[in-house]
Amino acid sequence: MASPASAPPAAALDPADLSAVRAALLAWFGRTARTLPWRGGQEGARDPYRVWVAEILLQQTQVARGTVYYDRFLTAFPTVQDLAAAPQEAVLKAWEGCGYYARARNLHRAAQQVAQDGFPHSYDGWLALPGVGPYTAAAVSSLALNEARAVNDGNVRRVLARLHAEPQPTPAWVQARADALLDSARPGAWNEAVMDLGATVCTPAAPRCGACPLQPWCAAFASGAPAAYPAPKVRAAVRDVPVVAVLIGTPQQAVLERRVGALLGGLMGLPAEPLASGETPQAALERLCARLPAHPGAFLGSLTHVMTHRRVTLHLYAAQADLPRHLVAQEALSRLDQKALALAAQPALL
DNA sequence: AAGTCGGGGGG
DNA sequence: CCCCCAGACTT
Repeated sequence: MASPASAPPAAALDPADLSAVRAALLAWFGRTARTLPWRGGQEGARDPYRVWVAEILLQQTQVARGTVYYDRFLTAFPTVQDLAAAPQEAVLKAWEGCGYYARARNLHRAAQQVAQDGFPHSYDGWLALPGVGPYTAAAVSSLALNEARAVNDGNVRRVLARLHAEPQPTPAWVQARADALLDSARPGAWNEAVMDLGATVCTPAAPRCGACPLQPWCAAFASGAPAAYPAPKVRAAVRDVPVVAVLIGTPQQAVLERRVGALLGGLMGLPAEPLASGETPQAALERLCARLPAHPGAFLGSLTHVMTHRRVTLHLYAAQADLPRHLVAQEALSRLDQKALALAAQPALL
């Protein structure tokens, strides 16, 4: 007798399985594909600018949040020429609040390159642009150029780790499996299908295996504990970082400094200094005011802000100085500085 | 290979 | 509280 309807899943995917998996996932995608603002145009021939901006914006950013910033960014810069011609402050203002601001700085630089030389016409050409890595180059070249490149992102990693019940999928392992499974006739649709599956069905916690088109081939489902794959990553501990900052002026019109370096680089913010080891906030305030220079004033309040790898405790003071003020609403600020300004704007209860 | 870089969603 | 998210770059 042939295998029963509830046939046990194969331990590994043979060529026949690969073909069946492709057909099952693409059929599912044909029924359930999400409607997203960068998914206009013909399959495999999408607008490269719109796809590119979306892929940068969606790096380490969930789609539901990314769409908000996407609409704002595309309204500000409808074409790559508009983006290339803009000053960096305008680009960061359009990116304000979205995080990982190096993405915006690199996208801006790359746009100036593309405005000169035209859009790349291959995976390798895209990969050469600042801010474009293997994932983004594969996504844009498959979606806009119909090039057979398999994306490797968090969704793909999780879907493939479960399909093969691999608890420790290395990047190379994931890429090899993704390359083997890619439907090279429809690379754009295939890549979007895997990512849609990972985002809506094969979710990190509580996957909806009952709705999954790949369930018959999924070794993690067969194991009875699909959410155990892949094993959680070890993460760096969160450090506590105490900081003092000063408000000179008003929350609407204040002295601001441009941040330099990797952390919030290019954004504006209240003048601030980290506390040295064992230093009191008052001592750090004196150092900060000596640097500006300014006269220290009253304590306004404290707040905390978490940034993945650090937990910032900011102590805010008033200060007085004859220094140029900025219209705060016109500048690009981090969430941390927005919180500090909101604290200063509150009446002095609490 | 390991660190660093924001901010928010969802269990 | 925890983990994760349409990753890329630096060291």
